[in-house]
Amino acid sequence: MSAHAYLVDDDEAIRDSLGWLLESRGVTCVSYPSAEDFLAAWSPSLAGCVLLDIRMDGMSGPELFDVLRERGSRLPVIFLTGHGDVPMAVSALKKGAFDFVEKPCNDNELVNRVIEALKLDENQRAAASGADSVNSLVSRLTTREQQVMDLVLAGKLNKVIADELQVSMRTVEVHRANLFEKMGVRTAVELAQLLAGKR
Amino acid sequence: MSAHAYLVDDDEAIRDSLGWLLESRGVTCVSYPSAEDFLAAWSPSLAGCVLLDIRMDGMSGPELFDVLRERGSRLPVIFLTGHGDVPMAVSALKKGAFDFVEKPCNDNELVNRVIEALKLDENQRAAASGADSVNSLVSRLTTREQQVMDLVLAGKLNKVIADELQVSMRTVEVHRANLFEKMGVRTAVELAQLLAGKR
DNA sequence: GCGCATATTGTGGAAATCCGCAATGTTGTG
DNA sequence: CACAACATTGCGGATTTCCACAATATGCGC
Repeated sequence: MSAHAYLVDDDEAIRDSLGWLLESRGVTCVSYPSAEDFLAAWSPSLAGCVLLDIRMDGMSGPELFDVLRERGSRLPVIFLTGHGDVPMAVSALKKGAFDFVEKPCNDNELVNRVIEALKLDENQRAAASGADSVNSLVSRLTTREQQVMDLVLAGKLNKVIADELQVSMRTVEVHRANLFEKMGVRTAVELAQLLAGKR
Repeated sequence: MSAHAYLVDDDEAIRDSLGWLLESRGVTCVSYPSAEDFLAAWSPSLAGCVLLDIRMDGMSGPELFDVLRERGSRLPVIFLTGHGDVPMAVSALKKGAFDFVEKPCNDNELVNRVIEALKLDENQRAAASGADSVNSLVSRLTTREQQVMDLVLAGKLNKVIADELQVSMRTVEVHRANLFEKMGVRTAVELAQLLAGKR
């Protein structure tokens, strides 16, 4: 399951030439003749980047892009167009497209963009896996443990937490110890560091 | 020192009409006939956003934009152009321009963009001032206190910190209490929260 | 030298946390 | 119903933190 460049274009000649270009530079490619075909093959775990033609039969490039974003994909998308107009480029980039290039374009430039996009995706996935692992840890906590954790993270003493939750201090201590164990930390500070930014 | 929209365009007619449009919607404006004039008036504390013409005598819009970014400004910039081309728009947006619109354009749209840009700038400044205030707090700590703080944030016990710094536990306790005082927190967790993200 | 900030250490007690051992009640599933 | 998971509480002791009171030493500016 390595990263590939996904070519989505209804023009077979372009798919072939772009595919050959990228492959020759060491970028593995998978081609799709339509947005629908790519969408059918897509899954959240697909890694890499997308080279997406603007105008296609059926679903257009921008439409596919919107669908991918709606489905939570952060796959870098490079739009390709032979008849670009400024508002479309602006719209695409403001929505988070990685790049927007006009055909024909400089081969070297394009390959460089693709490589940058692949690198971005890799970094994003690394960051996301960090957040995910934290979330999965948190999700393994019981309701009570999460409540206690929130109060611990608010810097409150066990005594105060016990009072707010209307339980004994001992109970809080137990939950606290259990959640520390589950979160794999030894102190409240480590917990705060672990959750810094996420959640 | 409130936020304004700064109009930079060498066409007086456009400065006037845009200025009137924005003022009529409650956005105060200041106009400059050239990039050089704006740059002369610019300071890091200037708040608001910039409406910047692409093609001007002397320094061009993109050139001014680059200079501002080099000087550390994060002022949102909306590019205005009567003869836009796609690569220029792509380049501007990828460099961090807020928007790129072609003249003539829909008045409502433009005003909305300006208002969004002003809001973005305000948010950015609020976030930055937060980071600054934290940094200024940290800078008031003595060397030793910062060392202790680092180790505290690493979740280490006073005993361990004392060992690593080759001093007595009591000394660590003193530094710890002093730095908590200076940072305005009561617990290590609050300290971690305060510094989450920054530094 | 004097004053001030900083760094250092000690004593001792109050407060809080950490933890093993033990037990009870509730809830949901097979 | 038996079993497992969760929530709850108490006891007692070890460890740690918090803090007031007190003292010594170093370096820097006036």
